[in-house]
Amino acid sequence: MTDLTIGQLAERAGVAPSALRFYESEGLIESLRTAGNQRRYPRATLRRVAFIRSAQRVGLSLEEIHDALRRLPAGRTPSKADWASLSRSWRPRLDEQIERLQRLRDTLDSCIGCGCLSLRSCALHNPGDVLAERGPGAVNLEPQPR
Amino acid sequence: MTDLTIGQLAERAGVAPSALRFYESEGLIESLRTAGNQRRYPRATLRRVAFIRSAQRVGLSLEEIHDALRRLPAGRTPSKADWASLSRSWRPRLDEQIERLQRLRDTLDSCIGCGCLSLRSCALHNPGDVLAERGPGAVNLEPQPR
DNA sequence: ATGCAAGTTCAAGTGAGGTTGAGGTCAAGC
DNA sequence: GCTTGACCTCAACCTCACTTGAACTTGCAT
Repeated sequence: MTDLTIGQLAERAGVAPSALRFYESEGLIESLRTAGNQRRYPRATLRRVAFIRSAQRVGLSLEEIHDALRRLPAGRTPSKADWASLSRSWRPRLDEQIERLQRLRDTLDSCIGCGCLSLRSCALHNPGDVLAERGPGAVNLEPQPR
Repeated sequence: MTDLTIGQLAERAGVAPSALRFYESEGLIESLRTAGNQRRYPRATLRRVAFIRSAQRVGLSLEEIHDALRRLPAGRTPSKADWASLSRSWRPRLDEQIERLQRLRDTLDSCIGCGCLSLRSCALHNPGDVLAERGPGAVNLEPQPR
């Protein structure tokens, strides 16, 4: 009775029940079953789902999230060591994403002063004049690994 | 001759030509046409596309990006004032996204010490014990406006 | 014991963000 | 002037992340 039904988990996690079934089908979460085949979730799943949603909303794919979550134990409640492992492995990825955002914000900010996003060169944005707009070569704010 | 063909823009921006056509169909970018109906892009478009890609990769939708870009002039090269306007209007959104990421990262970090993502309460994560896991109420890291 | 909201599976549908292919045109080099 | 690669449109298709609907079952409340 400490366990949650799919409806309860859905409401408290702020996602639709169908999404939870989908996450389960994708191996992101697991459920216990009652005698009558209904899903029951230990409370730890609430954290897990919150984690999934947070990660999603900052641009990480379910696949990436799935890979990270594989570091948490399937059956038992995660231990300190489990979370430490997850945190360690994700830190660079999260830092990278934060840096991208800051770069985007700061580029925008610094360009207010010089209009460099529309001009040919900008000392702030393009210190070495390597990407002068007339020459060949890239103007990417960053490489595009898509 | 200062203008780029779709292939050139695609290469320098690191996106497929089909993506550029798609962006145009969605009103994110514009093109001039040659007598023979081929697209030609002023250099400023390179910046615009770089901007679109950067924003996308940190979890912003094309619709959000589209709304932001409406602040930039369609025809002429954006002025300082144009970028300032865009930057001003986007700053809160970008800051919000940065904060989400930091919250995710820091939650992970701080939970290494106490295992709070699996335990019943955690002073760091849940200062007021408002969301004690047994009670009713949400455990969301943040509200879910999806 | 019965009603009914909440649960089940499985297949199909949706919307975002593109890619692919067919069938045809354009333009730069030989 | 002809070839060849880059370009055009349009329709169909694709992946990701779900949602919806049909047909059926569970389980709490009276």
